[in-house]
Amino acid sequence: MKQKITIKTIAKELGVSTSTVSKALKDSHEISKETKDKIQAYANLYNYKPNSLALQLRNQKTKVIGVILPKIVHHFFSTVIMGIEEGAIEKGYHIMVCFSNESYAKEVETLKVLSNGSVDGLIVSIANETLKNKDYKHFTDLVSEEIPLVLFDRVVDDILCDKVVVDDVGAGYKATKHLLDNGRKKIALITTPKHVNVGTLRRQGYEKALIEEYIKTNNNLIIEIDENLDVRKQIEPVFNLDIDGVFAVNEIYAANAIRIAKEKGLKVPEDFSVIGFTDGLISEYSSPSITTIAQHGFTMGKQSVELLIERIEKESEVYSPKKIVISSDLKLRESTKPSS
Amino acid sequence: MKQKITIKTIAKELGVSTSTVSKALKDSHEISKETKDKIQAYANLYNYKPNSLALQLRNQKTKVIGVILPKIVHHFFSTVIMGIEEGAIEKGYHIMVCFSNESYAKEVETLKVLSNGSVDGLIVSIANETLKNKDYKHFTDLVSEEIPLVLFDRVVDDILCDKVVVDDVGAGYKATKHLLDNGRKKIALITTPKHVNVGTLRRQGYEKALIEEYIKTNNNLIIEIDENLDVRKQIEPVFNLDIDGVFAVNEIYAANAIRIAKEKGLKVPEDFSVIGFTDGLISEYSSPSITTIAQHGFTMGKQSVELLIERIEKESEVYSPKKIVISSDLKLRESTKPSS
DNA sequence: CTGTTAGCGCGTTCAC
DNA sequence: GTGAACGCGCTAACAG
Repeated sequence: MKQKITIKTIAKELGVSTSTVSKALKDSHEISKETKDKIQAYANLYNYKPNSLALQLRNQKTKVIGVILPKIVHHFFSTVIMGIEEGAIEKGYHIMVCFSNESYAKEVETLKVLSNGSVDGLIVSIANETLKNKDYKHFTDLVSEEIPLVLFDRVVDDILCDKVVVDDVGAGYKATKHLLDNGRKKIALITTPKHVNVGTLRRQGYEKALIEEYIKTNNNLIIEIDENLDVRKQIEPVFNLDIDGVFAVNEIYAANAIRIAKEKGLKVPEDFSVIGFTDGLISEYSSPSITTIAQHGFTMGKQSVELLIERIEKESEVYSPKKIVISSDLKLRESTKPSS
Repeated sequence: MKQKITIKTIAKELGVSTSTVSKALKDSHEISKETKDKIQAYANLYNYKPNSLALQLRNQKTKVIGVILPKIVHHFFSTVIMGIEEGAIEKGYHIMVCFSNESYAKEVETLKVLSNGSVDGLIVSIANETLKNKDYKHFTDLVSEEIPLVLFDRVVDDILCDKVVVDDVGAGYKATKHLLDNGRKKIALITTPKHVNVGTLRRQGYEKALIEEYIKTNNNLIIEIDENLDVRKQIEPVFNLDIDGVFAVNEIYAANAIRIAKEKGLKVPEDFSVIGFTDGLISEYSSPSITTIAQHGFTMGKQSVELLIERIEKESEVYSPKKIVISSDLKLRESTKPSS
């Protein structure tokens, strides 16, 4: 890389001191108009840009927010990133994005590296494997170092920090209720393994809605998908049971369910209803398009940064972790009939 | 944030000098075993982590790569990010992700901020608006500052730097040829405005394939989508013309085409063929699923970082811009019949 | 008005 | 074997 121009070179070139240059560039009133003009002209000419590293070191802040996501191919996480980025830029921050790829080891490593001072704070959604291990030491360490941390979507109570989540129980309830309103009684649930708490919460909502209708939960109708195996093959068997609807906790599962239903000759939504979660492009372009619970990823992302930045900038105050709950909405499409 | 422990505090605490500590932590042979042990033990105990900012300032390198994308909701860009991140991590780098949101002004701004020394190099896919303006000064400035830059996918010749692209002409040809092999003769092209060069290149491939079959290009069959307007409404009219197939330059356009075709009562793929571009989830889950040209976003991302890092680390060598062309593959699905 | 000094945290000479 | 001094680029406090 070409030698960058610094305050020092300007100072030497113009025969003044570095601090004069520094002040002149900030239009300080301490400096005479003519020297200011001279210095500013020179700086412009040679396209001087202050070295942000030096500033960061000096100010002890980077204006960078670290973001660690499990993966990005879920449309949901893409929208969250957009939200985070937008909120960050608005407040003069930038984001550094990393992926844990659902791996515990990589999460630990990434957390360690980013907390070396390269970021002012972190926004994280916890990796599956970590959730499974229940080992949160890397997070609690962070908290005790008092590095601002916001957890979103996949959060756990063991970590004392700010959180942004959707009302998963309520959302699961809403989804199931909608199917019940469609006249469905035998509703399968396609969800994640138990250690992924969002799945568990949505399941609670599902059960709650059933109970209200005096329907007993049938565990055979609940499929916990292992993402390491073929998703479709795991869903298929439930279609051999007597079911008339499916609630899937994400859009991939929902899309698979629709495919299978159609192959089995079931007419959606006339004979069979499907509802998904996360309002992504798959739901929109599947046919029939899929009714879903919209998770508002963009909003979650934006709220997360705003919370984080507030924490970063007002570190003086007493720390009492906040939890923001984002409400979810039913996005009605073709895979279910409107509630009667 | 809690006061971080530094080399200095360790030195003071243990009654040695900072340089002794520095050397001890690097296991230098200049230091006696016992002082090393003492210092290392202390450092571990208090969880000492070298301040990366200070290191960056000292080494004049950040080990961070800036990435600027037009947007992320396209599955293609998500996969590119994954590829970039994986390649970066492997080489000990991190990525800083920003979005231009297709806006010229934001691209300029972001480029300026990131080139302040916060990154060692940049990977960019140019914003639509910039492509339209044809104003690349912010990029050429970067080049003349000798900041390593890799452009991918949406690139222009005016900028002298490394590039990674797919063989768009070849891909357009391949796609069109496949439809012709399906027995289609009246193929509509749904593409981007002319200023988006990838669209133009794919169009060239389309025309080339037609010419080979002695079919004259009919401009009425070529739709240039303005993304600011409703996509579907712009596609619909072409279905009133006499067509038997569609080549769409991305999967959203393809999914829309399929929907419209089905609504018009056309049977896909029996009566009508559709081929898309970018192998994303929509193509996979649409019904019928969509045959596409797979763009290999992950590979593009990974090759881009690798190229960039090579450039960053061997800056001594003479600079002769490289251009890597990634070949694309036909991904056969239900929306077309196998080539006969 | 302008310059000197010191320090952010670290590593690297070069003395001792 | 250990430490003092310097520099990375910048700014704030203090002198002049």
